[in-house]
Amino acid sequence: MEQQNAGGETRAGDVLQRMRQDIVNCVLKPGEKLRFESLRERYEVSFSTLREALSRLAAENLVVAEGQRGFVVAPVSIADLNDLTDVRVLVEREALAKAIRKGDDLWEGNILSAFHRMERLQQRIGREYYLSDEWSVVHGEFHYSLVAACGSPVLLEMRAKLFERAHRYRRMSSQFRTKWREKDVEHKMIVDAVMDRNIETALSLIERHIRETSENVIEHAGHLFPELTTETRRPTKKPATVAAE
Amino acid sequence: MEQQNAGGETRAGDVLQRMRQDIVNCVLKPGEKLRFESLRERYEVSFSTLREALSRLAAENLVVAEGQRGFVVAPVSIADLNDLTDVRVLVEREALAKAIRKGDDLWEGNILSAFHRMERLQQRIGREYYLSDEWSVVHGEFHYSLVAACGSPVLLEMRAKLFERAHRYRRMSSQFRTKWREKDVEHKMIVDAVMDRNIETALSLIERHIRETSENVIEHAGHLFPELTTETRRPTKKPATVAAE
DNA sequence: GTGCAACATATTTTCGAAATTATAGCGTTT
DNA sequence: AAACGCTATAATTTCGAAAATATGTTGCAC
Repeated sequence: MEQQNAGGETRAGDVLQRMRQDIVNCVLKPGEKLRFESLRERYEVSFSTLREALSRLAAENLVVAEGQRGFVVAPVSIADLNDLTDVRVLVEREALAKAIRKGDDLWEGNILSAFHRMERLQQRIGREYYLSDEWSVVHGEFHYSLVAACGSPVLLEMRAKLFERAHRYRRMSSQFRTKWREKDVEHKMIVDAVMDRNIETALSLIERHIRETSENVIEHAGHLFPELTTETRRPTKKPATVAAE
Repeated sequence: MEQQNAGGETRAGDVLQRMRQDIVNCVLKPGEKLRFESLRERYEVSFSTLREALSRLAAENLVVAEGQRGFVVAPVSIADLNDLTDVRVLVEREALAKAIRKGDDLWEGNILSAFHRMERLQQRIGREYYLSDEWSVVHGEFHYSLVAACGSPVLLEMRAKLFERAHRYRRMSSQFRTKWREKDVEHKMIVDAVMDRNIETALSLIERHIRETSENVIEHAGHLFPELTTETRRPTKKPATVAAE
């Protein structure tokens, strides 16, 4: 074999990451059928390796596995976004509260560092900074830095998965949105509240931040969602007589 | 191929389920190395299929994938159990509150049905009913029925995964425990509070139920946990100089 | 024309061999 | 002895062909 994976990662893990990026960035579009032949070409791996990556993505709810009929990029819907938003509020609030209680000096420093990098990036790229991949990274790191000290690995991991799923929605709307400066001042306010260790204020701010972002997505990209479209999926053999389980 | 999977499931999905059961029931013990050759023999599938199942279990935190050194059953620890318990309280409370607000008659009926089956099973098996596999199923269905009407698929799915992880701990201690009648009256009290739509009481009861179960696990099985044992894992090449990510 | 069976094609899923990587054993040197 | 390099062995990871399944098409009866 000529080229092998660079880091200590496994090849399937590599593909997993690349595919995750492609999904949350909507290169692979919601609802799109994922045919093995084209994926094999795109990522240059074999069937089994692809299958492994797809399985893990299915466990993360970024793709759905349909019986023996292959895989599909997880569809989007307003209902799903609203649900996701509510759960995210629950989890982020809890994580942030714990972090403020337990965070130390290093935690504070990392927040300021991430915030600084976020501001610098805006200045450097200007105007449409939020369309760049670099922005996604540094913005994600900022929000992570806020809750990093919460001391709960289980909570942090759930949060990370929810954040990724929500990022896909943000990305869908980013090309249509205009009023981004507001988000910037919100970020600043959150940092201030956190530094003051003002839990009540910080939680309210982060909740509003999440909910308003979600509302913005619906406002600007809601028209892309296949909400009321008549059932497009082929009916399954058995009419889904699933009991309460 | 002679025998194929029974239902509409895929073969890898089959193995996934069987393996999940074996892990939460501690047939595959915490920390145990999962060698492909023996697994292949046990589950009668090929390497790639196994790999797919293992990958999904890794995404569920029931096994951990170690670079290119294979898979290991996720280890247990008191810290992990406590963490898990806290997050479970957060999630179950939220789900139960929503269910009580939104639940309809069918939901109430399903709760009574599940509770009834749970009681009958005790009467039928008697004494050490809680050691049977059937108990695990009906007990799980009861707790699910309480929150089934919460209306949030995202929350329900998170809850399901946390429940499974916690079940592994319960199972570890079940052989040592004695005072089970207390749990039975707790279940009854929860049902009553839920039927009265008394949110405050129901949330307090479910929280206490979860926390006390967790404490019982630590009391009776804590001695099995490799908490203070000196690092048994072989040191990785790089001394893990991971930054804040 | 509609429904339906039988065949042909396309796609997914599984398998075990082959390549890659880690681990253990052994001799040599300091 | 401990540390290092080397080889041999054992394990995992990847691959693409082959089996199983789903999908599409044609022909025939009604």
